[in-house]
This record gives sequence, C-alpha cells and structure tokens, in this order.
Amino acid sequence: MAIERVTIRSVAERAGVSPATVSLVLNQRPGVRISDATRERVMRAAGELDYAPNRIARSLAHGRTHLIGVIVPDLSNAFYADIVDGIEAAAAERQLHVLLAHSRDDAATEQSQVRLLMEQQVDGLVCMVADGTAAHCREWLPAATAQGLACVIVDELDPGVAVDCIASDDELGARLATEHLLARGHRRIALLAAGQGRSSARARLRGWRMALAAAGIAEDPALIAGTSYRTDQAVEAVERLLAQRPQAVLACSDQLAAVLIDRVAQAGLAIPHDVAVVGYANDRYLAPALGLTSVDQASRQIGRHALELLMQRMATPDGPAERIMLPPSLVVRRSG
Amino acid sequence: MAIERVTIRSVAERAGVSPATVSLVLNQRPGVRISDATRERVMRAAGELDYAPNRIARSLAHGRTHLIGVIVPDLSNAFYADIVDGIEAAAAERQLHVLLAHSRDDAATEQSQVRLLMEQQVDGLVCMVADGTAAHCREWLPAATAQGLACVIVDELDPGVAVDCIASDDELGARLATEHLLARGHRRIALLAAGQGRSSARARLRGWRMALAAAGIAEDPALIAGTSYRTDQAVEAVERLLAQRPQAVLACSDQLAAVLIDRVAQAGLAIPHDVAVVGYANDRYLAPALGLTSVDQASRQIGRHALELLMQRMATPDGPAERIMLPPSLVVRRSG
DNA sequence: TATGCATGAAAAATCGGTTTATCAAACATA
DNA sequence: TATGTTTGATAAACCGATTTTTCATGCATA
Repeated sequence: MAIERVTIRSVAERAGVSPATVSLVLNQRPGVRISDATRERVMRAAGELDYAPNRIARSLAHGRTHLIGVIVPDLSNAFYADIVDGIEAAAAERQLHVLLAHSRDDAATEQSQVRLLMEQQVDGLVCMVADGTAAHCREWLPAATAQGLACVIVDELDPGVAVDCIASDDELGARLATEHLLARGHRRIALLAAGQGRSSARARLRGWRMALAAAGIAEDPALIAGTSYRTDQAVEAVERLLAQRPQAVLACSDQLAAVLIDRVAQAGLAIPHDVAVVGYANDRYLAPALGLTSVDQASRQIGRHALELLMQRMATPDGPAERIMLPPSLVVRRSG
Repeated sequence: MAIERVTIRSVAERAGVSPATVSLVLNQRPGVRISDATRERVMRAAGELDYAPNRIARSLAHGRTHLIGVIVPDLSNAFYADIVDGIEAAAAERQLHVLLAHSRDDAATEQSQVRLLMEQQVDGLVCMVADGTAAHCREWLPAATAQGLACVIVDELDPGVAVDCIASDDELGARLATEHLLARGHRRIALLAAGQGRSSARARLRGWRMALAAAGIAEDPALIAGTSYRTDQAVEAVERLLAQRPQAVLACSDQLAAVLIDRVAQAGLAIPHDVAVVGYANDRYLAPALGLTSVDQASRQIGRHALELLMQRMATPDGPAERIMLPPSLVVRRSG
C-alpha cells in the first residue's frame, strides 16, 4: 500500500490553481498580490489535505535550512543540557530549529558529526567542547569557515584558532568560591582541578590563586590535585588531597565534589565541620541532592548568548572573532 | 565574497565528465560499469575539491533521508541520555543518523517537534515519553503512521494506541528491589511512587505488592506515598512517608531517593541502619555519588532494541504492534 | 561489408518546492 | 477605438542530487 504523499501539486490540483500559486499563497511575501478568492481556496485545500511542505525540497530551493547544528559532548551532563536549552529557546524565537549531535567528547566522533551537519546544510554551528575535544576544532574549523559556515565554540576560550568563543568567567567563579571559603575562616583551601590544558582549568587556577594571594596566604602546591572529570579516575587524586588535611576543598565539578563527599564520609569526617566542600556547575540534580555549595555558571544564558553570537557571525562573516565571558554566581548550601 | 559551493557539477567539470557519471562513480552501485580511467579521474577531482554531496538534494532525489528522529523529554536525565546513546550506536551500524529533538516533557512541544521531524522527512521516529507526554502520542500517532512514518514509543507500554512500545520490566525491577530489602530482614517496606497513570508506575506497584505478598506481609496503604518525579514537589510526600517509620523505602527514581536521603539525614537518622533506601534507574552520576542501591534499567539496551524495533516496523509497516520489556537488575551499594 | 551486441558515458526526467519572467484579462486613459 | 496600466495567475527555470533511457562507439560475428 503505497501512501500517496501530499505535495504542493496535490494542493494545487484540489484548489484548481498552479503549484506556483500555492507556494505564493502559503509564503505570503509582501509585494505579491493574490486575490482573496484564490487565497481562500488554496488555504482550504491545504487545510483539508493537512499539507505540510517538504522542508527538504524547500531548503534545496532557497538554500537555507533554518537549521542550527549543535554538538554536545555529554548528553547526560546537566551543564550542557542547560546550554542546549538556552540555545533552543533563542533559536525558536528566530524560527530556527536545532539539530542536535552527540560527540561523546571524542575527537573523531566530533569531526564526523561536523561533516554530517555540514552535509545536512545547517545554516550555523554551535560546538560545545569538553576535555576530549577542547582543542580539536583546530582541525576542522578552518575548512568549515572557508565553506562559509558560521561557527561558535562553547566552553573553551582558547581553541587555538580564530573563532567566536563563549564560556563562563571561570577565574571569577573560582575566586568567588575561594573568597566564600576564606570568609568562613578557612585557610588551607585545596583545589581539586580537572580539564588540564583547557582555558577553564587555567582560569580556575588563577581565580583560586588570586583569592588566596589577596588574603595573604602563601600557595601550598600540595593543596592542588589534578585529575580528570571522569569520576572513575578521580578517587586517587581525592585521597591524595584529603591526606593533606585541607580545611576546605574547591572541586572543579559537582561530580568530583560528590566523589569527595563520599570519601570524606567514608573517612568518618563531617561536612562542612571537618572539611568544607564547594562544587562547580551547580548541577540541577546533584547539587541540591548533595546539599552542595556550588558555582552556578548561568548555563542557559551561555546558550542564549551563543546563539546570538552565531546570528551575528552569520550576518557579518568577516568581522573579528569575539570572546565572551559570562559572570557566574555562588549558590550556597550546607556543604561549605 | 560569495563562496562558490562545490557541487556535483564542479566535480564533473573538473573531471571532464557529466554530473551523471560523477554520481554513478561515487555511489558505485553493482551493475553499472565505469571504466577505470574515468573512475580514477572522478575520484581525484572529488578529492581535490573535497566534495561533500548535499544530503538535502540527495534525500529529495531518492526519497530517503537516512535520518531517525528521536524525541527526548529531558536532556539532562541520564536515563534518557543513555537510551539515546544506545539508539545512536545501533543507528550508526546501519548508516543512519539521529536527529535529536527535545520535548521538555511538554505535550505541545512534543507535537511541534513531531511535525518538524516529519517535515524534515525522517525515515522513522523514536519517541521517548515521560509524565507530561506519556499518553499524548495518542493525539499525533495515528496521523503520523497514516502518512507512512514508522514510530516506536519508549518508556510507556500502554500509550492507548496501537504502536510498538519498549520499556524496562518495571514489575520485575520493583520485585527485585523489594525482595532484596526483605532478604535484609526489613518488613515495613514503603514505596515512594511517582509517574501516576503510567504503565511503569502500575508495574512497580504490582512488583512491590507481589514481593510483599509472597513474603506473607499484609499491605499497609500508609506505606505508599504518591508524588511527582519533579523533586521540588516531592518533599511533602517524603516527610509523610518517613512519619510512618518505615524500615526501608523503595523510591521510584534516584532523584527521589536523593531527596529522601537528604530528609533522613536531616532527621538525624542513619542510612541504611535506621532506614534502608533503594532507588530506581541507577543514574550514572547520582547513584554512585550517593552510594545508592538502585535498579538498573539497562537503558542502552532499551535504546538498541528501540532502534531494532523501528527497523522492523519500517520493513513491515503493517505487522502487529509489539510490546517489549527488558529485564532490569539490582545494583547493590551501601544505602540498602 | 553489413549487422548485432557490448560497453561506457551523456542526456533527460525526476524529487518538491521557490522565484522570476511572462502573459492574458480587465480596466483606465487619450 | 486604440493604447497603456494594473492585476492576478501561470509557465518555466532552478536548487543539487539520482536514475532511467538514449546514444555513440568499438568489437565480434555472419
């Protein structure tokens, strides 16, 4: 049973007009005159047939898909999910749709998704990066922009290539968190770092240092432990840090903070009495569940701004690359 | 600076052949003969120009997009993210790509996404539902299938309309969890229920009941508290349940379990000594962070099977609707 | 030498729309 | 009445591919 598709021709036939007329009526562009009678007939025919124009054909004809490609490293990370949310909201206001692709934070996957999205003729591309892909856009960005694709990189401010970037002001975020811990009287404040090599890691380190320096506290290298955002690899770093007996720890993600809290509890210590803990990203699920004080990165705002930046780039392809930082805020809960 | 696109014509011109020949070479279907010299010239020209065929045009021509639409209610819920992961993996093996849409668990948004995906001419549709959209597919599914679109519903087994469904066997999951708590010697085992009206909620209730009945324990209605998966609305139900002094609680999501753990701790009780807690879904981030015993729903498997079901439906559009349940397993941690 | 058959490539139709140029009819003007 | 203008709709070209049909060749056969 072949299903006969409803095309512009079906509608034209039923309304007794030409396909061109149907197109003109449905797209009602200013300047084209259609008689009320004809318009009415076309609208009714389209309604009766429940006509939905084939976007594929439409895109082919006028060379715009009204699709924005969005690449996300980890679908189940609330930080990225919120950014996508912001992008989607801003896109919807402009009659654009989001085509979501999943890189799994893997460089090869990212690259094949970029290629797919380009073949899909997206009008623009927002690429969110994480540890595995932070610098990888160097590989494909030049080719993409050379073909006229507008791109924005999210969550990395130094991708090593001229492109619009947007991220949270991590220096400020780390500073706010550290100052908060200082204000609570802590002096031995450790940093559980992750994402080495990324602009965010460097910024957070700077923020932590600045706050300590401003308080006149000499930096103790033993109070910095570098690890990965992959929590299954973090336990060793956490143990190393706790062995230093810090009064407080700033963890670079809420997931890492969760691991930390777990180890602290296992060690029979109390939070925040023995060790105060601050997380990063204010994960919608994790932070409230753990009662975790955390730095909120205004992720939806990042998404909105990313789309606006993209619009700007699409309008003026040759302008200088921008670099936007959004201010974070500290959400205080009972962990520190 | 208008960027001249690389089309099949550019390649043809450079290779000194017709566009048809280029297409024939690049799609190398069995039965068409191309001389080695020509093939070589075309391949080189395509390589030199870095030609990427326009999928829009290709799809229009042969009426297949090789795109699978996937609707997800909540991007930041690891359960759905894992299902998407499974769908993607299975799709990639079949040279299909996933077009992800976000319903925010809102019926109107879901419907507009369905329409968009259909206009986008997806070859098939996997719709994951949650509380806000569980029964809503009744509204749009008949029209979608009438137009020849293959659909699969995930995480609801009684959508009220004939369609392929797939979900975890929640009766078994709840039974496993309850039996585990019984085996640990608990008798007053409460159920923190959510998702009222959904097949999963009914199944979990049945599973809990069956386990208790098999142990010869009379059901105490006061030990059931119904709430929403929205954790901001769950505190009241949790308090009500705790007031009944249960020895153990089976929560219908890890997020709810987190709220419960939080309230238990606030009440000065110890987990699992005073109250044992079992969650549901084995959230990749939450469950390990909380040390939460939880029912694992094999979410990636659900995704894989969903895609296979979809393939089957695309092959035989008129077969009877299937209803698949996948067996869950219990992951024991320190909470119960 | 004329005919038939492979072979390999190109021409043309098609997918479902958009958009520009064309054109007929109705109307206004001289 | 002849001419010029609107008005409203259509024909036709196009977007960038695919696919079927057509068409030169070259070769083998009778």
